[in-house]
Amino acid sequence: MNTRFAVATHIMAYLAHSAGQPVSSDVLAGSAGTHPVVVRRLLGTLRTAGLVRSQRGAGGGTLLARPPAAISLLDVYRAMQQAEPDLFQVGSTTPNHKCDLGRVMQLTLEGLFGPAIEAMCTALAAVSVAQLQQQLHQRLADCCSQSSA
Amino acid sequence: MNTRFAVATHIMAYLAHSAGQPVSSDVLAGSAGTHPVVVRRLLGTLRTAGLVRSQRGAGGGTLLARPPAAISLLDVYRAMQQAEPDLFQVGSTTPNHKCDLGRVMQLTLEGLFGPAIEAMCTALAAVSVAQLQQQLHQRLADCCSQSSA
DNA sequence: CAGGTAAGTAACAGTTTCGGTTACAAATGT
DNA sequence: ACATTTGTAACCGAAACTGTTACTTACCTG
Repeated sequence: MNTRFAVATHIMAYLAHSAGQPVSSDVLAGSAGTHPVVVRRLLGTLRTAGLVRSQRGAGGGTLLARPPAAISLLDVYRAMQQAEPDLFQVGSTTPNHKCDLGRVMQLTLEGLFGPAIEAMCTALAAVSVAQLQQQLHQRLADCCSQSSA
Repeated sequence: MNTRFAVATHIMAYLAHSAGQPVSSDVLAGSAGTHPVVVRRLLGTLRTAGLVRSQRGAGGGTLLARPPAAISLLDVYRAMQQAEPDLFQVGSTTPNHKCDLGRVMQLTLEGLFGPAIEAMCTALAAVSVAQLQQQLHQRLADCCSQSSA
């Protein structure tokens, strides 16, 4: 879940920016600095999650399936996760004891991380794609004056 | 940071359990279900962080450098991290634009994750190795009656 | 002093994961 | 038809991690 979430968020912000206009994977890849196929892979995941819609053929591309204010970063995060259920694996140690430390360790650590993960999810749920796009726009205006995206 | 933190925590709990008695890497590896050298690697990291002390030679082994109540899981977590500063990398996208979305995206995402990460650290800091060991002991008693560790 | 024990560490193999790339089929507008 | 763009499979190379072997160093004991 390292770069995928970042790139997916990048894509979502871009789609929110060009509201209604379908964007090609080439353009998105150019903006995110990766390969179009990688973008299409991520778009496939986002599409499965119901966050975007795509149109094939000439003049096609991808656009948001819902208004950006109705999509939270948690939605994006979850979409990226469900493709590969890493969430926040504490790590399986596979200890060989029948009932020794190891078996219980897993449960205990999960119990420990649970609240922390929930806090993170809450923070992500509080931000919509629209808000993110607005934040980015504002930061862009701050940092340099000639903006293009 | 997948299995290392789990195994390191396992080790710390074991060391807390056998208070004062040095434990060999063979025993620790047997309990954690891994190879002694792996354990020694982790112990090296923990030792660098000042959490454990080791004694070479016959009758040697490793023991906690501080009372288990004075070691938090955050200490362990940090020790494992500093060996490889992953903490919670949001992912570097390396977008090729001079001042486009990408540059600002990094900062914005970090700003978003910051509070969530802090919440996680707070949760980890609130639990000491002594508490963990006690929790494990209790769970062991619950789950099965014949305990050995 | 000799020998055994155990840590410290380097080096290497096997696996897995991930990102990038190529290639090709399917769909869609002009 | 034809160009464009998605959808998807397949493969490569790099990176990371775990496990393992091997060897050196240190320390205790008889």
